[in-house]
Amino acid sequence: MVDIDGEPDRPTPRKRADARRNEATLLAAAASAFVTSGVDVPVRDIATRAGVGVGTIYRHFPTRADLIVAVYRHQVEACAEAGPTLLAESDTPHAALARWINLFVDFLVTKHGLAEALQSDNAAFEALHAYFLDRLLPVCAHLLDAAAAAGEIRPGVTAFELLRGVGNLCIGAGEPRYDARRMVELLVAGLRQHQVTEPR
Amino acid sequence: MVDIDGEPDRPTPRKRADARRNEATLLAAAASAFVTSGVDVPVRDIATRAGVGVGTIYRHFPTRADLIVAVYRHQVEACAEAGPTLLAESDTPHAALARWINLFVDFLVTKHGLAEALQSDNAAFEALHAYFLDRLLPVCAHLLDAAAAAGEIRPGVTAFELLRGVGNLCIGAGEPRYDARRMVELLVAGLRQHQVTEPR
DNA sequence: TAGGCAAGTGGAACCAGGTTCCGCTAACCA
DNA sequence: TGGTTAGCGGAACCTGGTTCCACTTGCCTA
Repeated sequence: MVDIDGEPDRPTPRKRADARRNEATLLAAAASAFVTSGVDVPVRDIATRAGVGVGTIYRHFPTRADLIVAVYRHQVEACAEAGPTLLAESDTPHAALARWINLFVDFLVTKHGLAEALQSDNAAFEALHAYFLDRLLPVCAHLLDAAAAAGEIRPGVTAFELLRGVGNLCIGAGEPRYDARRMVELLVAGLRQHQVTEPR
Repeated sequence: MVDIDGEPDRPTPRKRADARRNEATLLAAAASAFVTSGVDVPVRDIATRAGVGVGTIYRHFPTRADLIVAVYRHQVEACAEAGPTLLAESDTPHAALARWINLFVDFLVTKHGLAEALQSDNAAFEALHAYFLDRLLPVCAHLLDAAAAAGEIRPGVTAFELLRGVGNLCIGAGEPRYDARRMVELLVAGLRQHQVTEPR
């Protein structure tokens, strides 16, 4: 494996001090802007909040997706890491899957506009989509495989499909008449094999 | 019931001939543009196709939603009218509901970008959302009530929620790895009561 | 400690798409 | 046939994303 950026090592720590400071400021500004105005908040607003020019944002985060990923990386990682843990702790793989999906849903519904952005076909969000898939797809696939192996779920549903479906259902959470969690619950229930055909 | 626009009656047919012609041209141009470029196609493109100025579009269809509604009105009406028919023809209310939802899904997945527009929180699509709800919510509610009365589905799911959930799941149909129909199937399956608690 | 220089910055300028506005055109009526 | 005015076209404006480059400043070396 090749290191991407050189670790905190001898040969010059790379970025200038002010640049590092700005990056941190920007992350904080973006995070707070996302909370109040959603992930679609205009770039200029974030720049203003951070007290920098728009050029500075683009230098650090060439696309909006990069900024979103940077802001939410920790939480995505935590979700990814929870997968194996849940599988070990839960009574059945299907239960683990259901609990894991709950984590995912919690994450999405609390980030105003994130679910929308994730499914948007806008090219600006390409990298966001890719990152989520990269990180969460294997986890989801693992849980799904385990449940399938246990004969608990109907076959033929892919991890991609499930993630995407769940993501889709989270769009519009916030609307009072729409309970995204309940819809996801229905989806996960539908995933379950109705009658066990052959315990073998 | 009050007529919306005055039928083809005596007292002045209202609009000028060229205006009526333009409206028809615009509808045709928009329909074809929607097919090739999705419902998000730039207003200017539609105007060019129709050979009119953008002002003319706004005169006839003040918001994009008005245009979309006008283009798809027939199909939405057909879907709405199919509800009662299906209920009468199907073996069980749940079967009718499933078939009706299939119609709805067929409609959405064949209209590139429509599902996205429907769920968008963009104010421009307010009227679109409202129209769909207006027309389809009562139909869905009727089917849902019938299924609930037959004890076939789990209680507590509202028609609004179901419509919205199904609409959401249709976002991104077109993506080869995502089968919206299958996801909706799962959702509808999850809606089904697993074991009938009390036949009563 | 000063000087040089490239990394980094700010924000004006540009682009795209939606929306408004108004002078002109041409249907329709008397 | 001429007057009135609905309706038209499209330039202009607005918002928000993106690029670019002259200027600033941190850092390194002499």
